[in-house]
Amino acid sequence: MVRPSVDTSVILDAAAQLIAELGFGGVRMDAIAARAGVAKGVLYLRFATKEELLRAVVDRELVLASRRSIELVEADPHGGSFSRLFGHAVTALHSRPALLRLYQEPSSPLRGLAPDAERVRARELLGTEFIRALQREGIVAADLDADVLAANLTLWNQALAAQAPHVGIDALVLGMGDLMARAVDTGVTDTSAGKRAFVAFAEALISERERP
Amino acid sequence: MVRPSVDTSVILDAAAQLIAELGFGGVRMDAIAARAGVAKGVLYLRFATKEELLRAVVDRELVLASRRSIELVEADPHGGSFSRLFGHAVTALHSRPALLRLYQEPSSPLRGLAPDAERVRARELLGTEFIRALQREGIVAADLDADVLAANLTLWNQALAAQAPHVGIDALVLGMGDLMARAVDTGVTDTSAGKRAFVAFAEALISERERP
DNA sequence: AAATGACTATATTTGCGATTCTAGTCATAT
DNA sequence: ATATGACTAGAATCGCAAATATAGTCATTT
Repeated sequence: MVRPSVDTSVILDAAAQLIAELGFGGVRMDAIAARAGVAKGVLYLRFATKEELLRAVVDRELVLASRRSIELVEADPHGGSFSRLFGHAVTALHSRPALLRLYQEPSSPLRGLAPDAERVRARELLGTEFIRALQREGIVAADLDADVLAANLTLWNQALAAQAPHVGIDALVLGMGDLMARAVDTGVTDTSAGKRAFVAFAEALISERERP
Repeated sequence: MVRPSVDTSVILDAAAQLIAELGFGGVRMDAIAARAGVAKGVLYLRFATKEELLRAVVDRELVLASRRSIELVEADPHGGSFSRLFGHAVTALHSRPALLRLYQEPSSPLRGLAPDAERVRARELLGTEFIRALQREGIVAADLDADVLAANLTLWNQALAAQAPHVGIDALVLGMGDLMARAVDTGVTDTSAGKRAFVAFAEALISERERP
């Protein structure tokens, strides 16, 4: 038996690059193979279909973004406040350009991958639950409606991811974080509970998406 | 000389209805005439082209929305605070369904009407100026970056107008208004300066768009 | 003068065969 | 056992002519 010499991650790297450049609708299997420096046949030794490959890319990008968000939160002394958690999560998402493409395509042939209304709604419900948890910890102002806050932030996040605004994305994220700091953060000094809740949340997402 | 018996506003009403129902791309001159209960020829006695007619509709809808926003602000005892001004302006915009279509169409044949990047940017600059004015009046927290705040609110507003979210629009507007109340409003009790500034702003827009 | 609606010229859509592209295969090579 | 890349089948796109839809006109009517 000969050990496989082509690492799967080389393929996923190449695919993620091309998705970032061309969008999900524009990636070709030939191009992925060429970018990865392997023959097209290898792709089909690792993945049954194109869709499966792209799904693996999305999963891995989500994992990488989640890991990044954990890093950012852990490194920030006030990382457990809602405004910081929010800002770090958005920043982490934007650190993976391939993921942004999910928001930017008008619902291409690759239907299964784009976040349809249902998935967006599901994610929003997660957001609502997370906000409620932070309210129980005293991290988020208790008198805010978690549903509405989650829906509004989802709306804003989608709009941000979908376009390239003239004002820098970083400035927009910082500005929104500032609003959250004023409107949502409670005054509590110890936000370690928020950090813990967030890390647990992100790790759950990671283990759910990670390949076995 | 016979006085014209067909009032132009009947035509504009019919057109606005149809735009709300079908979008700008879906309106036909025949349909407008039928809905207005007049012959198609009348449309061309009042407007040189279809585009001119649609432009007149947009102008009038903007005027009506502006008038409505003034009403809402005037009727509200705290109407001069930023959070209320913001909420009332958004509510007034959403009271004219034809206007929302401007945000919902993927840039149809009627190019001239859709708010292209340039117009959106121009409107945003107006927003920035208005926020700065409110800051000078002590109505808006002075340490907020007006540029970034305006850009973020424009982003949110576009996203809200572009889709029909499952959470009621009213709830989203109220929720965002609440965030603004916490994050942007200063504590000042007398917000009449804000009211005045807003009304002047809206009236300028009205006289700019109103037919002579 | 004002309004009508049948009419026309033009733009848009449709149908469809020819052409091009690309996901997926597999005989061959390492 | 892995990897290769020429090859194929089917999908997507293109070109274009026929069919349809619609903005705008104008002779006629009120």
